[in-house]
Formats: sequence, structure tokens, C-alpha cells
Amino acid sequence: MPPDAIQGKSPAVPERPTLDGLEQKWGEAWERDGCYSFDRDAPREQVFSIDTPPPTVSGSLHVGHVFSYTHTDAVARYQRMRGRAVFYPMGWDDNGLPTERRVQNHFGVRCDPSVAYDPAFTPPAEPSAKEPVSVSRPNFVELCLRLTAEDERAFEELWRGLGLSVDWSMTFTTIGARAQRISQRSFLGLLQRGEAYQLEAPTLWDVDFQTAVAQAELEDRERPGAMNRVRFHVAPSRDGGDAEGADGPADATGAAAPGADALIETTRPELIPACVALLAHPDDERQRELVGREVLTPLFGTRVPVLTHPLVDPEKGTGLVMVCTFGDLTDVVWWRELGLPVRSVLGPDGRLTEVPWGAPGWESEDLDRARSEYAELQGKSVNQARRRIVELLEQAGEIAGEPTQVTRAVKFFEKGERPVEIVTSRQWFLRTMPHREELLERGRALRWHPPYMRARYEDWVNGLTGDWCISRQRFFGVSFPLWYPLDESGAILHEHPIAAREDQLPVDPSTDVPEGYAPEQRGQPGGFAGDPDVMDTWATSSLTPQIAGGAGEDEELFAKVFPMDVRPQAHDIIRTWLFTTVLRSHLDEGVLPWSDAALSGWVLDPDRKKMSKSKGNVVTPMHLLEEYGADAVRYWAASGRPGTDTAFDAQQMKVGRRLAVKLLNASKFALADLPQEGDSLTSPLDRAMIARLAAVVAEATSSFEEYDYARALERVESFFWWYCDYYLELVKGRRYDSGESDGAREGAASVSRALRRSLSVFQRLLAPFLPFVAEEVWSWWQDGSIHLAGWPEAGELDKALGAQSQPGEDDALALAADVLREVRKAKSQARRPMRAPVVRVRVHDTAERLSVLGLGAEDLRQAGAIETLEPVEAEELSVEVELAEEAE
RNA sequence: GGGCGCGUAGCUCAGUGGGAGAGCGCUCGCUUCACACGCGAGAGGUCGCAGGUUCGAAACCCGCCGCGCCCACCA
Repeated sequence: MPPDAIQGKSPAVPERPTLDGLEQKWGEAWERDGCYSFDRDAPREQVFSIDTPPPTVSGSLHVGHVFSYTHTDAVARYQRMRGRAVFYPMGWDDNGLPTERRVQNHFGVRCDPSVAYDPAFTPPAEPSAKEPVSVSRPNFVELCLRLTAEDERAFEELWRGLGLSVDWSMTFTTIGARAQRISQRSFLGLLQRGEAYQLEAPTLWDVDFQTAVAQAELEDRERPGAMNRVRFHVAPSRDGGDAEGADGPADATGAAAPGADALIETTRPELIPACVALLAHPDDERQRELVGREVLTPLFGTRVPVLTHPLVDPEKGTGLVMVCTFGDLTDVVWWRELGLPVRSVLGPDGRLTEVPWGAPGWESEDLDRARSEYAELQGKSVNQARRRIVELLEQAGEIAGEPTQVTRAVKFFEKGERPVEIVTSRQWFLRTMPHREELLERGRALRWHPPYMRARYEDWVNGLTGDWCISRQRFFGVSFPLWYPLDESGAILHEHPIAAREDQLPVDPSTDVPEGYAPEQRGQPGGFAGDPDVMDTWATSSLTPQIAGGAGEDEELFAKVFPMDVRPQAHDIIRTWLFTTVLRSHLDEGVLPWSDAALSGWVLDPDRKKMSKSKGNVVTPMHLLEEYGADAVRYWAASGRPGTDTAFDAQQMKVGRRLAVKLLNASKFALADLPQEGDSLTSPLDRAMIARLAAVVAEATSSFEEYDYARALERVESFFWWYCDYYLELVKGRRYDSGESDGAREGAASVSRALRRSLSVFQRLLAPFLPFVAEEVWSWWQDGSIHLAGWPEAGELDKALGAQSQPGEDDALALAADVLREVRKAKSQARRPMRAPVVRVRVHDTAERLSVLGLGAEDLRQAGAIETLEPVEAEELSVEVELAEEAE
């Protein structure tokens, strides 16, 4: 529509406007008309593209979802009304562990890659989590796909109910063929360029899922533990001579005698058999006589050296620390930097493994004892072994003092139930460490909303300790597009991976066959073996701009939408999703994936805790939409400022509903069939209101440009309520006074014109927040969707004002509103109705202010039922109200 | 231990150099011709504490206290 049109079609306003049924009515209309279809023909510079966060479909639907997606939708609708071709697809994150877990429980199955595919498989009628049925990997993946399809339908229903303006023809998934192709293609490129590599190394390991995990997937949890002070005895010199390998100053100052004690403190005594050294700080005088000697591990009698390292904190414990392979990440640092041997006792299942006592690396001063003590521990879980070894140490008198109870932070896989361990295994890594400076530079070039969120990114990049481990020993994910040749003995030649050809992608190396081999050669000497792992879910999710935009699949589209304009996401996944997306785009495309990142907060319980899934299930989002209406729920969500956690508050939804109802009724009032001929605003108050509205439009626009939808809403809403409560009341009388004189008719027409012009603007300003009711009121008098109408501009209102605007009109409006308030107060305190007649109002104010009283005097008299309005010069505003006698 | 954010009315929050505000809740009143899914009014606050800068501080600076989040080599 023309930006200043106020005519539109002949208004058709319902007798009793209602919010009921608007969601269905307009939801269907938008879908039918393709209202939100992306226009591929739009020029590049007009495209606004959104890197939509694909929700984890296996998680439960909760109010947090409607919260952040509403923020993005408001911005999308604003940009669309600004004339941008908005690329706003939806994605489903259906790959990864959450789906596997849900499928296991839902169907009562467990994936066993050694089982053969059964095309006729049907899951057990009565699933048992305790006795799951073993199924092949292809069968398992089929079940995952089946369940996620159901979950995705539920999400789509929610998003449609909420009125997200996504183009549903662009939907992508993170397990679909396109995502797999793009993910595998990217990996092969990285492999070719040397950015991906394979290494057998100590790896963070979840013992329940039995998979490697990445640093970014760890979280700290407070756990109680016992601090044990354990005694190591100084070992007798080998061959009766001086301590061997003593490169420390352990000579003249009086070396510790054999049999003397070295005390360490540990919360992980079960790792004593894996001890490879004790360490002290280089400057720690107390340990001087021990450094350079060897000590014997208690119970097991293994010789370990006492060395120094600057990372040791002399203030902690006894100042002497035990290094095990591996108790925590610090052990890995020490092991690497000091060149210590590996002595591993933990298996991938989190139990203590068999140990070849007496073999190289497993020597003992008392082999029989080592074997019998260790036999007490072997096969036990970490916790069981810890309890048992404390008993053994106590019996042997090797614990000094009583164990003290401590609470310490322990690293967990964020989806795991037991602490992560560090296990040596072969994994694939992406190089991140060499790119840290470049990534920091990318982070500085990105516009963050709110800006302080950048600090979290920088902290994370600066705190990285190793390259990104991207392989997972799981099943439902994107495979590595690789096979390995087997030598004549059937051993895997990891150093010579066979990459898939690009036109083969996506491949599943467990069923597909590499070029130059026959299927029968799988697993045979001289044959091949597929890489058994899948990629970390973030290794695929980090490519959402490429997947949504069709990199390598639909290059024309990709060139239109990439780099994208904005990445909306929650602040807790800056270190994972945001960081990895920047990394992948940097490595693959050499650019930032988007110009802006808009961070949203969380929804908190009323008690300020992060809303839990159990509570989220009680208050389902669908239920909220039904109870309050989509616009009302959106209003609550849009009130949450960018980056700020917001309490769940049903009361705010009621407020949103009130606003929607108000828009219905104000629109009905504005569109009443009354004379409005002419095109100028002849009344000062009408012009003043329009001028104020122009300022609000400017502020809402600049707020949206900064992604501050909440500020835009707050300004628009608060002015809209003022407009309804004061402006509408002030001009109502004049509007109905079609009177005898030309002046009265002209004044009435001016109101009607001002009302239509202002309502047209309010409807559009509120459309990004309340899309359903805005579309409804727009449809009463305009053709086409409001969501494709132009965003209001201050210019269209300035034009309406023309050259007629006079100085002092804004003051006149303010004064009229002030006096009206005082008149209402007087009536309220006299317990009289608002229409009660007033004989006289004396307005005391400065001469300057009183000079403009006349501009609004007629309107004011009618609005307050005031007979006489009398100005009285004074220092400041005060109002005397003389009510008429109450009629009997 | 480091970083970031927050602390304003009973609740949720706006307010970044010059009158302490909004909504909800509470109290009172009003069938007013867009709206009883309404309208009007009222009560309610040492702006976390303590210093400093300034003619003037809720806002700017320093310190402290409390809450939350992120990070850390957590022995």
C-alpha cells in the first residue's frame, strides 16, 4: 500500500471484535498465500537471512522454546516489513545422543553394530529398558528417523501456533541426506588441507555412553569426596648406589633416607596403581630432599620419580602431588611435558582393567603383593575401587590421619551421569589451537547483541587447551566418509584412510564400499574396514548456515543468503554452537558466517532457577497458546530483553492479551463510518499527536535495527496506552460533534483522519509482536497482508503534518492531558461518574504554558464536560475543579 | 581464583547527570455512546551498603555485600 494511504477499502468492522479463532484463520491464510515465502529473485543486498537454531527435537517442548524463537520472529517480521526478502527457514536438530537415548527407552532397543540388518524388524510390543533388544545399526537409525519425524511434527505444530513467519518449504535437518553430504564434504576438505587429523591420545571419555566427548561438552558439578593423605615410601637406591636418574638437587642437602615418607593428598586413591610420578614445585624447600629420588607406590611397590613442575601449587595439600595416567586434564599436561610413561588402569567402561604385573612398565618391588592387592580392585567401578583401596591402605597403615570430607567440582559430560574419565584412544580432531588468533579477530568483527556477550566468546577461545575432538563412538550421527585398508594380517592401517569420492556422498562406510574394493573384502585381510565412528553433533550443527543455504548443493541460493545476517541463539551455547560455526566458516569459507549475533536469555522459574524440563511439562507451550492466545504469549516473550534471563510470568500474558484486545477496539473506533473528507489535520491536538507518533516510530525503528525488539515494544506499547487514555478521550467529543458549523465538521473530519493515520501506524508497529490481531484489524480496511505492508516511517507522518504544524502544539497537548487528569481525579475523589458536569476549572500555570491552553481548550471542555475553563497565572501547574451540584 | 551481568514499589521490570517511574497485585470509585477481556483514582520506595567526582548521582568512579552465569591446572 502507499505509505501514507489512510483510505484503504471500505472498512468492514465486526460488531463485536474478538481474538477467538484468529490463530487458525490467519495461520491458514498465510500458508495459503505464501506470505512468508523467500523470494529467491530478490537482489542480494535486499536479502535478510537468519541462521535459525534447529531445536533438539528429542527434547521436550517447553516455554523456553517459544521465548527465544519469538524474539527472532519479531526481528524477521520487522525486516520483512522493511522490504527485505527474509530467508527464515526452520531446522530440526535430530542427530546425536539425545535421540539415541530417547529411541533406546521408547522402543526398548540397543544398537549393536555387529548385528546384521533386518529389513522386517519391528520393535518389541512391550519395550523393556532393562532387557533391550539388540538391533543392527541400520535398524537403529531407522527407528531414530521414525521417532524424530513424530517429534518434528509436534514442533511444527507449536511453531505454527505461535505464528513464526518461517518459510516451511526450506526446512532442513541435521541428519538428513543434505546435512550429511555437506558435513562429509566439509570434513574431506579439511582432511585434504590438513586441518583434520587422527591421533591416538588421552581423550575425554564418558564411561556410560562409552564415547569420546569434547571440552565444550563438559560441565562442572559439585560432588562430595574424601581427601586422603597417602604415604609413599622413599625407595631404596637401585643397585645400592645413588638414586638413579636424579637430575634434581638431591645430593648434598641430605637426601631422604630409604623408608622415609612422602605424603600426598588425593581424592582419587583408586588411581594409585596408575601413578607415574610425584611432583613438587621447583621452589618448594620442604620437598627438596625428596626431589630427584624415587618413591614406591603404596600397596603396589612401583617405583615412581619425584620431579618438579611450575604448575604445582605448593599451597595445596602437602605440596606434593601424584600424577596418574590419567586423573584429570592437568595430569595430561604433566604427562606430556615431563615425558612420563603411560600406566593405564581404567577401561572404556569405567572399570579397572586387568594389569600385566611384572611386564615392562608394571614392575614392582613386591610383585606378589601387587598382584594380590590389585586383584581386590580389578573389575570394580571407579567408586567401588575407591572405597576398597581406602580400606586396603588403612589396613596397610599407609593413610595418614583421617580422610577429610570435601566438596569439589568434578567434570561431567553435560549429558552424562558419571564423571568423565580420560582414556587413551584413537580419535579425529580439527585444528583449532593454531587458529586462535584468527578466531579472536573474527569475534571482534562480529556485532554482538548485547555487546558484553563477546567476552564469553573471548574467554572460551583464550581458554582452549586442545584441538576439537570430533569423533564419537556412537551410531546416530553423520559417519566419517572414510575406510581403512587392512594389511595381510587383518590389522587396520589407520595412517592410510581411503576417502569417499565426492559424488558418493553421503556415505555410510559400514554399508557402502570404497572404490576399488568388493563388498566381500570387508573385514578380510588385505581388504578394508569402514571408520566405525560418527561425528560430534556440533560438527554438523556448526554448518547450519551451509546446510540451510545449500552450500555445494544450490550454489545460487547459497550465494544469495551467505554470509547470513544474524545468528540468534541462547547465551549458554556460545562456546559450542556459536564458536564452532565461526570456526567452520573460517576454515571453509574464509569469512564470518554472519554479521550479527543476537543472544537470548533463558526462561526462569518464578523462583529464579533455570526452568526445568519437569516443570516445562506441567505448563506446556501449547496449553499456554490455548489459554492466553498466541499474541499474548508472544507479548510476554518479546518483553524479555536481549540476553537477559526472564522469569516465567503468566500475568504478563494476560497483559499481552489486554493489549491485543485494546488494538481491536481502538481500531474499531478509528474506523467508524464518520465523515473524513479533506486531507489536512486542522486541529492542533491532532497534529501534536501525530508528531509524537513520528518520534515513537523513529525510536522503534532504531531499536529494531539494534535487535532490541523489547525496547521497540515497550516504547510502542506505552505510547499506545497513552494515546488510548488521553488522546482518544480528548478528541472523542469533537469527533461526534458533526454540528452545524463548518468549523465543527472540519474539526470532526480532522479527528477521523488523524485516527486512521495513527491506527495504520500502530497496527504496523505492533505487527511484529502481535501478528494475528494486527492482521485481523488490518484486514478490516486494507488489502493484502500487514506483514508485507511497509514498516511505518517518520517521513510518512511528517508529510501528513505538512507545513501546518505550529510551535506550542505539543505543549498544548501535554497541558490538556494534565488538566484532564486533574479533572478526573476530582471526579474520582468525589465519587462521581466521569461524565459528571464541571461548572468551572481554573488552570494555574505560567504565562508561557497558559498561552497554548486555548489550542486544546475546546477538546478539553468536551472531554471533561467542563463549562468554563479559566486560566490563572501562577508559578507552576495546579488545577481547581468545581463540580456541578449532584442531582438528586 | 578470573571474567561478565544483575541488585529501583509486595512481584516483574523500565529509567545512564537535573522532577523516582510503568504494568501486575492491593484499596477506593465509575454501567463514560471503541473497549466491563473496560475506565478513573489512591496507597506503596533511605533506587544493596559505604566512600568519591559534580552546583547536582538511581545513573559516573573506587571499595564492599548479595544473587546469577561463564571460565579455570579443581591435587
